[in-house]
Amino acid sequence: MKDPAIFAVLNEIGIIEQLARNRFERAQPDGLRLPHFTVLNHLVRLGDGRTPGAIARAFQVPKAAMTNTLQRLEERGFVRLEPDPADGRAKRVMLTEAGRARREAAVALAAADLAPVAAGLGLEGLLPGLAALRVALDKARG
Amino acid sequence: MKDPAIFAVLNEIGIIEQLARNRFERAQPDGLRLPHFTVLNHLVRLGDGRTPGAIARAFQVPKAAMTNTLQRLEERGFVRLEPDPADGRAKRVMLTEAGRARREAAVALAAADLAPVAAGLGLEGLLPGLAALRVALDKARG
DNA sequence: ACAATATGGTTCAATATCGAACGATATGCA
DNA sequence: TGCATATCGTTCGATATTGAACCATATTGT
Repeated sequence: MKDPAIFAVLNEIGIIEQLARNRFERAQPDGLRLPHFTVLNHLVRLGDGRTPGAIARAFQVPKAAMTNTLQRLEERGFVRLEPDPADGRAKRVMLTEAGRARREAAVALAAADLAPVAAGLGLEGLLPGLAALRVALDKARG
Repeated sequence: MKDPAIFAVLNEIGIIEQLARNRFERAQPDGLRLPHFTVLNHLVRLGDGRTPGAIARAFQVPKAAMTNTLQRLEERGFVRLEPDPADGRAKRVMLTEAGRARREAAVALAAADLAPVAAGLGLEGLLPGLAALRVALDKARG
């Protein structure tokens, strides 16, 4: 009685995510956590000025968790929270120069740590399939 | 300035893991969490009678977290913790029939939920590459 | 205009997770 | 044997994460 392919794939992905998260966090000198980095990364890649709620939805994470993460990022000076001029309820998350620099540093540290491990595995070949799965899962959440 | 391939791959994997975890946990009727399931799955696939520490190391998770997870599984009657006859410090984690049944049910529920999403994506093709990455990461942890 | 409802973000209590310290038992070595 | 050290699992305090309740502001419908 064999489990379906999706199961085997997600099992591997779960293990890889766990190992990669540990490796990433250990590679950071100042206790920067993966959630913090992912938010910085998101802002760098897709642009800042987004609302906390929009970021929370993008990562499928509760609003309360994003409130916490953004407070930590603000304490560290990596983002600023400004009031939304158009909507009195909302805020806008602005990336600071320090935040952008910290994201680049994190990428460099993680890449230096992971590059030897990933060398010669032909990972580019995985990207289309992974992207297709990600899109399918993303589309399926109602 | 492009990030290396390993980065893009791990980014996709992180998103997929997040979406899949949410989907998995929402599909379970009794609040069974992914950590609980992964332990049950581990015991079913590799055999029970292991020590808590060995399981914690296998998942690269602190011992304290495993203590908690195993206590929850024991409360639910899915595992039993027996003293190790050969080592007075150690315990052995035994899978109960209810635990084995719950694992099968979880697989069935998750598969039913995920199969439509994953249909026609050719996921089998991803398995060798993912396994290679998992092995490389696993080997690289000191 | 105004009441009903929806939305954005925070606060709150409960639970999970983490690293460190701890008591108990094993092992290594003089 | 006896003492130092290592290992096993738990407990502890600090932090993260969650869903629910909450306040403030927007939007909708009449």
